[in-house]
Amino acid sequence: MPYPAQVHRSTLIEKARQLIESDGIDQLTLQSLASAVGIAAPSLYHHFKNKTALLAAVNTATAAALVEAMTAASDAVLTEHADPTVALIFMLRAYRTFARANPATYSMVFANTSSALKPDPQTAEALALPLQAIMARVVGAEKALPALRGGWALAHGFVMLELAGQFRRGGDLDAAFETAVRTYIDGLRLV
Amino acid sequence: MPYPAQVHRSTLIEKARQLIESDGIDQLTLQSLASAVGIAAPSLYHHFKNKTALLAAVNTATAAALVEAMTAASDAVLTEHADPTVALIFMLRAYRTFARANPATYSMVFANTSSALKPDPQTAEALALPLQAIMARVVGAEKALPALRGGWALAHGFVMLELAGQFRRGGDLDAAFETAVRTYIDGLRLV
DNA sequence: TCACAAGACTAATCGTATTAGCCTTCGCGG
DNA sequence: CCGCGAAGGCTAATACGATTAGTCTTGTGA
Repeated sequence: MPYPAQVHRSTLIEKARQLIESDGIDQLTLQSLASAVGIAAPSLYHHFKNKTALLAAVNTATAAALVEAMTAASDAVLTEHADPTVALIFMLRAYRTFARANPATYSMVFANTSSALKPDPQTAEALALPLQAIMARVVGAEKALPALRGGWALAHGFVMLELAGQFRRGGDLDAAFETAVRTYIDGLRLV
Repeated sequence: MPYPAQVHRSTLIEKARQLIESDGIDQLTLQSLASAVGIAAPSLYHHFKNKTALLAAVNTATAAALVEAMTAASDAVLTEHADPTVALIFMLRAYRTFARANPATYSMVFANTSSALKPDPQTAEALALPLQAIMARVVGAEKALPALRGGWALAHGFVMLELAGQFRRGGDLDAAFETAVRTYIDGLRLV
């Protein structure tokens, strides 16, 4: 059976993603991944240099999917005449929705352990672009960079704290997110 | 020599913290920690149930130190008549300073892998209190909870993205942080 | 047709967490 | 003053997961 590969790199990445989300990163062993796709663990080394490279590839895929989700949300709303702040809000909602749908892999992308796990630079770079494009429309190109950083920080921080269970005081987190985002946007408009 | 323990739990936690910051969490093995304090690896099981419990204890210590840093910053500024937004800004600066000084352990506290690694609930709870107290002064007790969440999210998100190297477009990150914080506070005042 | 690269397998190695079992010290009740 | 028992060390052994070595099979392209 060999030559026409039994599994492809993309299959492995996707299966790894699923296993991480369903069982947690600790449970993802090369053994468990390999048997999930019907091959032996050492065969994985034909597809990835090592486990770290596999995880980095998962992170790259996650980052790409996040960019995709944000872009789709914005495209669905943004037209020439639409208020760009509306598109910004939709994009940030999509961001949070993505993170909540993929908590384990989303968290991994921004985890700070070993640079070898980071998504490839180009994809990491692309993460900022959709948000920056909208920000440029909201506050103008000159102020877009700091505005982007604050907005991204707000969204990322909110979902990370939410996923980490740090918002234990209850209350409506959807509403809290909306409020936080609107508060920041209101602040942006003041200047 | 035994009975008067050669090492104490707090010594182990502190040494683990140092090793994590200096060499990275991947390099922290029970072996490396044990030999750093001059005992054998299995002896660590007299102090912690397992490695996970050790890391949870490190996270608890980190969280406590962060609370301490925030409280100190606020106390240094806050007097009856001082503008509470000034204290808020000082507190958030202290937050970021702490995270930058302890990047690896700070990141671990909020990492989302396995609930067994979380700091003990009481300490985790205490993380929010200093910020909430200030927020109550800034926006009133009723609105303090959502305001807190947004402000915390902003600070946490900013430092995580910064530590993860996601702000690769250069620029003055100190200034960007100040701007983001002020933008959010300005937004809070609008309501 | 046939050499060879890709991709799979099994067997073996190595590092790390964890367990088992043993030993020493010293605070305390008699 | 004696001796027990818990605390805290140690060494040896186990288990599991990553990784490497070496072998085998099969399409594909010359």
